[in-house]
Amino acid sequence: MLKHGILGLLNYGSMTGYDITLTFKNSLSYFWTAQTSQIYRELQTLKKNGWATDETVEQSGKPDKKVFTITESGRTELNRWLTDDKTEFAMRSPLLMKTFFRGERSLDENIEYFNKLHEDCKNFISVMQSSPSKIDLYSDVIKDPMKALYWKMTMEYGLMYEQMYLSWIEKCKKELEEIKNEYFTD
Amino acid sequence: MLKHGILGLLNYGSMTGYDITLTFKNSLSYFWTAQTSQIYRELQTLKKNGWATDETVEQSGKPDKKVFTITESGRTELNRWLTDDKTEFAMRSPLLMKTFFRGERSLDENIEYFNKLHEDCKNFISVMQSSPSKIDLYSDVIKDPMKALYWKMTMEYGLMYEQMYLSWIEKCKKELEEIKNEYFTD
DNA sequence: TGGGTCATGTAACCTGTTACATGATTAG
DNA sequence: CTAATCATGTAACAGGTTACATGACCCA
Repeated sequence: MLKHGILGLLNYGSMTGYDITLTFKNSLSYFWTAQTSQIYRELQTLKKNGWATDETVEQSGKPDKKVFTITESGRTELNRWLTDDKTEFAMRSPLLMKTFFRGERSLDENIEYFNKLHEDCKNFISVMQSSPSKIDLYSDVIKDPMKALYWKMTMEYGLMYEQMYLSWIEKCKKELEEIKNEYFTD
Repeated sequence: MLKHGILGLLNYGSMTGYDITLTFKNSLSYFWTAQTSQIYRELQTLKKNGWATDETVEQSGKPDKKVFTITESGRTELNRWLTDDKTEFAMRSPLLMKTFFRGERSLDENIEYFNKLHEDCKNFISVMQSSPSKIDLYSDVIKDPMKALYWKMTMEYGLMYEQMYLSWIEKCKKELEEIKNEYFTD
């Protein structure tokens, strides 16, 4: 999956591992994370598979850089992946896992738990929205407005997801608070 | 993470690897997946860490089974994990990754892509909702209504997530269809 | 007699995380 | 002079996926 993400970015233009790391943070990070170590490793795999080539470029006043370029075979692979129509809805949420087992802890502690989630979620949203149009930063990379459209769609997803998450947290919080009040008024 | 999920299930009562596999599918699968191979491997790790013990039980007409039981040290670990308050919102979505790069393909192909997603998503939802009260199946396992509450919360999350996903797909579909119509009426 | 359920895993591989390691330039 | 940015990675480990393997019972 990460392989294809990197391949997709290289398809917009040749990049170094460092460029990819930054671009990743500004675009794909809405729905995927990757450490630099992983990006450099995957770049080696792309090279080994013949999906990309690299070229060392000397720079004055900066360390040398290794620029990766997608090959024809890499483009073929990117399109093979895009048209392969298996739909994967499965997800993994560490937070939900914890919530599932919250019954082990006290009601008060769990109200506190959701309060903290609420705070953290609002922070997460404001960080995500702080740079309102990162797409514009890459307008030179993505010239085709039709390509930017799909980027915007994934950002839209991110927004909807965060809103949903926040209202779920609020709902849970309210539910626990009502239970607490019932105990006191009985 | 999976370790702690298994530990949480064992905390409801002693189980075999097979029991855990089934219970997993009926409960944690809303937000986590695991292969049997992984479950058996993690059980060995729990044992190695002293978080669970196992006992072989003979059965008539069925193969022997290995029943795992949580230890005191396992309960301590479960609670350590539950009260450890790092919040992890990061997610990974293979589907979003593909959507991001859809600009490579034609408009018509992408309308088809979202049509298929729409179908698949509706199917996924109906499968998820087909067994409306799996919790009842486990009422003997989870006697405490306060514990079932958190289970219900994660199910509620699943529902909200799926609804959100569906409306995102519909929104994207509509957007592409409008673009297509504009091209034809120009 | 053939498929489903019960019940256990191993081996190889791929992917992700954490920690470490280096070193130059530039802006405050 | 010190922190940030540019730029590259390696090593070890943890976690997840895929494929394979076995075997008995039960029901149609």
